[in-house]
Amino acid sequence: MPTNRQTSRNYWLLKTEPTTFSFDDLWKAPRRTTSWDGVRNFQARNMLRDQIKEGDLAFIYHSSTDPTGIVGIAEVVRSGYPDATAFDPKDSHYDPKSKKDAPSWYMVDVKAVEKFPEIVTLERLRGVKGLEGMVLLRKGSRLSVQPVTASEWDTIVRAAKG
DNA sequence: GCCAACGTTGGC
DNA sequence: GCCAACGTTGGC
Repeated sequence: MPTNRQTSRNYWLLKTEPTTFSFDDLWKAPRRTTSWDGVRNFQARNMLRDQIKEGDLAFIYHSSTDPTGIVGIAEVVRSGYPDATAFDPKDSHYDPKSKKDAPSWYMVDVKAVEKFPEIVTLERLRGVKGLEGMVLLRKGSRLSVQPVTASEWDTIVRAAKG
């Protein structure tokens, strides 16, 4: 019997540059879990703060590497809360405008769930039927946090395993 | 509120 | 390293 959380589960795509933080880094982290911090884009912030919930699943996408693509799946294990790196003057993501009583930026916690047998490259995704409307594939798409539809999710998981 | 200038992202 | 596309900033 599905719980409410399962029936309302949403899907996302989280971008990262593997030279900064890779899926393998996440896999090796304590409890395979880390905070997904440092996002400094308002649209992405709104999703982290308001929409991404514990129990949701996310593709982890490697950008600025060769090849680029989706490398695995993570589960959201904590919904949005203030991004601590914004408060730390020594952090590269420090933002003096973000106050603890009125945070500008948010993060979630994610846990590695599954690494794909091989990367599902951007080039390959462009050729998969059913993904024509995917945010990632739109021209000029730069969002580091993106919604993924249930249909897109299933299609990509099938492609990854097929 | 417009929009030019600037900085960043990210595929290639 | 190039550069198109996009987001943000700030002068007016």
